[in-house]
Amino acid sequence: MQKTSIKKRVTLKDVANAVGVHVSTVSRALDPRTRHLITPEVAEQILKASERLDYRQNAAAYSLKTNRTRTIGVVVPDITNPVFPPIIRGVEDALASRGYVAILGNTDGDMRRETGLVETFRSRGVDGLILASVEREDAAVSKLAAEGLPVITVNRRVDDSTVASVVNDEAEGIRRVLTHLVSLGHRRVANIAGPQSLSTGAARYAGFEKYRGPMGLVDDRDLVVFANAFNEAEGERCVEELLACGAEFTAIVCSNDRLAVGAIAALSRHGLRCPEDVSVTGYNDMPMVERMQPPLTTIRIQSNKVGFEAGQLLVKMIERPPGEYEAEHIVLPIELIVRGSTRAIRPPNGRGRETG
Amino acid sequence: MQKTSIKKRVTLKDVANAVGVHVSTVSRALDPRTRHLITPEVAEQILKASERLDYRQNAAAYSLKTNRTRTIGVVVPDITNPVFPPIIRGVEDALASRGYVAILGNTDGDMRRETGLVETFRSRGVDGLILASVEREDAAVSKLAAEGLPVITVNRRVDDSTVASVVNDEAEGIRRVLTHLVSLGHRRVANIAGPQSLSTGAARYAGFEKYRGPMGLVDDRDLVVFANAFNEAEGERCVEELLACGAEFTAIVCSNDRLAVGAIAALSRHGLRCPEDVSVTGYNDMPMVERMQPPLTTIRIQSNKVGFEAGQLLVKMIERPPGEYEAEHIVLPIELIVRGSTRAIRPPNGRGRETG
DNA sequence: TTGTAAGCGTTATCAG
DNA sequence: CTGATAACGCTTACAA
Repeated sequence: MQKTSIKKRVTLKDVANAVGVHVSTVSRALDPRTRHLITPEVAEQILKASERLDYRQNAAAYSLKTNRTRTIGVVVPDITNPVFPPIIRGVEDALASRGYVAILGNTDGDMRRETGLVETFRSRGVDGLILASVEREDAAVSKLAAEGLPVITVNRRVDDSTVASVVNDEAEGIRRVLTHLVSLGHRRVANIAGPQSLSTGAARYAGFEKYRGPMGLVDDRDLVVFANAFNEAEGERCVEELLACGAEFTAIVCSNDRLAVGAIAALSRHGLRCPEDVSVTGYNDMPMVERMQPPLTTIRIQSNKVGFEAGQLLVKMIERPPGEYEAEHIVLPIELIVRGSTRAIRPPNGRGRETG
Repeated sequence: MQKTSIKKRVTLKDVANAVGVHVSTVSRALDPRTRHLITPEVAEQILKASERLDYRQNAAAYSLKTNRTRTIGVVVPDITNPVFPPIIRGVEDALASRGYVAILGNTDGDMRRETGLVETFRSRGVDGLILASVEREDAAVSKLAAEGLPVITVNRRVDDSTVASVVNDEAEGIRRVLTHLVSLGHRRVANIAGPQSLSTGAARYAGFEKYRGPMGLVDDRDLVVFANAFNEAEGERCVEELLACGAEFTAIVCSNDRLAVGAIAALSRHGLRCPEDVSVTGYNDMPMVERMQPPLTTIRIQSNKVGFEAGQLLVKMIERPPGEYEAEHIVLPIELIVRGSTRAIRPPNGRGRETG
């Protein structure tokens, strides 16, 4: 004859009453770290009773008392951008096994919204923060870290190296792309660089500048153009700009896949086929780019792992005795994925090969 | 000379001391719903002080006292599946403006993990739940709803109509697809149906069965094959099966885009081109399918709106005085997007046109 | 080994 | 209109 309709939640007190001990005993028995303080048989009984009564700790009370929420805030520009879900998934997988959960927020690239979200999350007492939305200059974030709140940036980093990060090996990615293109005979390689306010855009562009000389690529100002955002529309615009300058190139290295998608579309509008007339490369290997026409040659990043490592590291930071530790910076290896959007340049039609 | 390093959080008491009133007065002044109880000037002072001291409510204390967390749990099969991010985004947009946040969990289609997540979320005292992971038979979910916890299923629904839902007009989607195909002259139309344990798979299949007769399509058993999951691999397997039976068809209606992607790949392996030899349609219009070769004809669902409506409705349910209300069921309209994967059947090579 | 009691920051009830 | 006070459920010295 028990009421099943409006069930009040079972508390420690209920369990204590059921067993005939004090709440504090129950509390100790239920926490693995303090269980040893209790007589094994009593502990056993308590465990059983709490199971039977379906006791679940009240997270609010726990938080109020301990000042810990086992919740972390995750801020991304836009969860709808295919780059982020795998990262978020990785974070959640790492957190779940440790009893943490993530609350999520989108900034749409607006730094004011980032600030607002961080506020909201702090008000909710998150134990730490994972930020995929940071720009290179981000005083607010440095301050958070300085205040002792565990913070990690993923995919991107801030210039200030006091805030921990998990990122991809951007320079190596660009080096691989260039090596590949060079091996196909390309010498006039253009670059659609990403926003320089983001570490990804800056690092990839830096890689391009660093390697193109040594690899024997033509070093022409006109071959580089900067996108204002990592999206298809900017990819298109940049190709227009490249073409408008009259720059000559046989390949375009794009700072990410979405720019590449836009670039290919724009080329095609101008009657330039990919890869017959110009090879194009992307970066990230986001879902579906292998099904595009042509399938995109790109750099595969370990998105899931980026998130997972960040989640793990963050928990480590949270549970480490407070105080001084060096901010860790994890750099994950990448992989070159060769597909149909790159191919050897057409057989030299008379001008012969380069010097040397 | 203020310490900026280890700042303790400012509480109601701090504000009260600063202004020289009691905490309860501050509490009242800060809550818009009770602000009218206190003298305007005092309220003014309190607002100012709380601003100046950067007071933020302690969410844990609020929750402990009120039994409300302003947090809702969102459960999806896999955030990495492109169908879900827009829905989640919609949910978050609806919640954010109302001061709620979402915590997220992935089940990978495993019902036991769904149960586990719901447990975790309840333990954290979520005010409500949005589930994108439900199967048609889901006793656990019905029970939640019966216990009075606000629950909404999105994209899918459970058979038990006591749990609220926001879904797409599946039958209409299939009807549009079939109308389109018929207008192109197709009569032998196959169907790769989705899992029948999911409302989406079942409703789309039901639509196919309902309309194919009236529309004059050939009504052949062999033209229907069931996928065990909504993914590319199953799409491929189903085409193999279709081909193995020797079924003849000029078009395939797939229960979602991923099945269609797999189907096109498998057809191509058998030397059948899409759309020249067989037209293929998808469902969902997920990102990038317009860039595929061929671009996919599909049904566009209002993913973002599905999430937004669900978020809104859930908050309404949460804030409604507890008790009896009918579970709402919202059905959103869809849109047919015609692209390159469908075309008119080849000019009749002798057999002439159908009767009539 | 277990019980006692204080207190985390709020809101709500009840006086004044 | 405002203040005092209790209570939400839990953890943790401290006492026994």
